Amino acid sequence: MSEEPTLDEPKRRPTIGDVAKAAGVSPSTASRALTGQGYAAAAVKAKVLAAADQLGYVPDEFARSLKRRTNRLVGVVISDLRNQFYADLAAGIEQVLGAAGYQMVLVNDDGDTDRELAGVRTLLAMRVPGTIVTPLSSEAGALLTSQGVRVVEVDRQMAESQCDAVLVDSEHGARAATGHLLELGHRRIAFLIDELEWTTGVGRLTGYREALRERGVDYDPELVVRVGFGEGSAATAIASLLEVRPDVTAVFAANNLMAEGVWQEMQRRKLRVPKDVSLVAFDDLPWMSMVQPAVSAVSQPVVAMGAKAAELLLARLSGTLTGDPRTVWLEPTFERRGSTRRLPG
Amino acid sequence: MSEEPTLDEPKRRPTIGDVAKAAGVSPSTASRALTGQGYAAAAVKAKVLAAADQLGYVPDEFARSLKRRTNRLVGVVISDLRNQFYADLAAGIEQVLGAAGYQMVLVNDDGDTDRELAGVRTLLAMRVPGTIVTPLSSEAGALLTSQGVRVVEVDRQMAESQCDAVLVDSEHGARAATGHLLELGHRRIAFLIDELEWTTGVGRLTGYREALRERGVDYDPELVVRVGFGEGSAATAIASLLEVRPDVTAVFAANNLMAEGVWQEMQRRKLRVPKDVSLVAFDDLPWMSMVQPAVSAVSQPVVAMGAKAAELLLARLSGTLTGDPRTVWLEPTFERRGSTRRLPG
DNA sequence: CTGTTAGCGCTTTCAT
DNA sequence: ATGAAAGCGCTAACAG
Repeated sequence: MSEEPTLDEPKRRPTIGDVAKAAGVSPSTASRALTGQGYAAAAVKAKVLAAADQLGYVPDEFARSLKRRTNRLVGVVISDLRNQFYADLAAGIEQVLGAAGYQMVLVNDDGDTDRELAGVRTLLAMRVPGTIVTPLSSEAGALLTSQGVRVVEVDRQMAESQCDAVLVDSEHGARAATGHLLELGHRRIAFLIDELEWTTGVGRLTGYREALRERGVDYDPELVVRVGFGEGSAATAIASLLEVRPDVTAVFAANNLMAEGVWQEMQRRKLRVPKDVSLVAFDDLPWMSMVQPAVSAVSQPVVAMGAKAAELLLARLSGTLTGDPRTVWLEPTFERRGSTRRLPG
Repeated sequence: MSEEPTLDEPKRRPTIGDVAKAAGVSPSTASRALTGQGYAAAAVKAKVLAAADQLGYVPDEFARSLKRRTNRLVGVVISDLRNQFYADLAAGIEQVLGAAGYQMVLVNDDGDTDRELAGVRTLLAMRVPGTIVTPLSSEAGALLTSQGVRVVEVDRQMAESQCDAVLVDSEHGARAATGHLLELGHRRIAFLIDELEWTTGVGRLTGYREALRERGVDYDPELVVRVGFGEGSAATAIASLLEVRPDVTAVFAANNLMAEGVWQEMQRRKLRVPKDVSLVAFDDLPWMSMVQPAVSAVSQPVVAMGAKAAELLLARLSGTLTGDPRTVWLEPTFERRGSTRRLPG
């Protein structure tokens, strides 16, 4: 019979006791040598390290966390990794966390509050000292803070939550985009929005309305279309709106998913952008500058937002930052591209 | 003084002992009631559950894992969340894992073997029973298996690794794409590849060469361009190649990143696709069907690949699947779109 | 059906 | 500078 380990046999991993024995010292000395905490003679330390290396010893983080009553895990709750927005956010977070020796634990909530709560429960069970969340409900954050877990909200903020947050100035971005359309002479601008429960939705709508008000253009509620979350919802929504309101000359899609839907629908209907209808998006994605014409969009510093959130959290965890909750605002920039044109006449 | 918890005070979380006390039973009984393992009178169970709920008790996974000597964590090692390919992969994995009550622990290696090893060490420390990796080196996988951790490789396979794998038939996909170009009359087809160390790179190149051979077209090594990993590398590479070899009529970019680079460079040089040069990509992304003309591409079932890998791993962990390593092959499909045209004459 | 006991692997006083 | 002992929170034997 071969000595090759088969795929099916389990394996007892070396403990600090094994290392200690191999080095001829006590477990406590081995611990001190390994962690660098406390005294350990240089010679002993070397011997322990060698033994550990030889045995392929990797300390059990669970046992360590149990003893130390803390760990270097950070929970991250997002909605959908397949949406590049969230993926970029996670990437930004991971980058900062990793550099600080923290490990990210990603939880997907799929936009579902039940799953969000379940995810939070998982993180609680893992005793993460801190979390970064794109909140769906206020319960999740409340539960976390009630258990003493640090929370930083990113992208959007739940009204009740008394925690740090890193946000993009949606209102400003939406006002810039809408203002741009208005300056080009557009007056009937459709606004597609998928939610009005979060600060993002509200902020974007507010920015839209403010731009109208600034230019003395009447707000027409019929032009504000509430879009569902499913794939194709935006396409359907814009299709029906154009049916009823063929006088619409421009569309403002309040996120990248809806922008994609609208863009697809335009292609399908052989509507020319920007000749037949102008288009602007909130949240810039690579494809928007690759299509013809490129889509004008409000660009958010997504990776930076994630990074900033991680920094804030780390500062809280280390005690560098104390006191009242901080809200960090990041400014989006409006990228004018080819999808908008001046209305003739 | 207010009783509101401030942001800065720590918090002692309730233990199973607290729950037991509140319910007037012993910790072991509380444990049995909570986990459902072992006997517990209905009335007692209810009382314990109520107490736990009331205290907001969440079992400590670390303590539990320490005792049970196993846990429901799965480590996932990928290169770059910002690349939609990896994000989709992670999403597919997460979906299956989550449904089975497992938690994914994501580790980013940024394409760096040192970081890969560090990540593996982290996973080892977390005592994950299984991992899913897009391998960079064979050491990482070897270390994992040597410690008795189950490994499933996705996307690519390290030669030495004796572990399960879920792969896409690169060779077949590349042959289809190249064959398509050949049938359109192209003879001088540039092939852009970023690595030849992995099965993906080798497979794609092999497919390219096989297609040439099948049609009796000579293989011209000069047309195979080794591209760096950095942003813009592909653009530079194709630019220099076209300088030397203006006779190239088609380009095959072996992944989505390089396809994007080439596409950008075409725009910059005002080269018409497919009039001046035809383009095909390996790994289909949404933007490829949105640009004009849409890019013909070999489409990989990325999410399914992640899901399948997770299923395989779960089967191993549960003991449903035993015995020799399995390799699951997934078939890519070639999507013909507008970026290729028949060569006149 | 329930409580007592022991111990998972580690770190940390506290003596020495 | 080192070791012995205790204990983090939990569960699994084992008695009862």
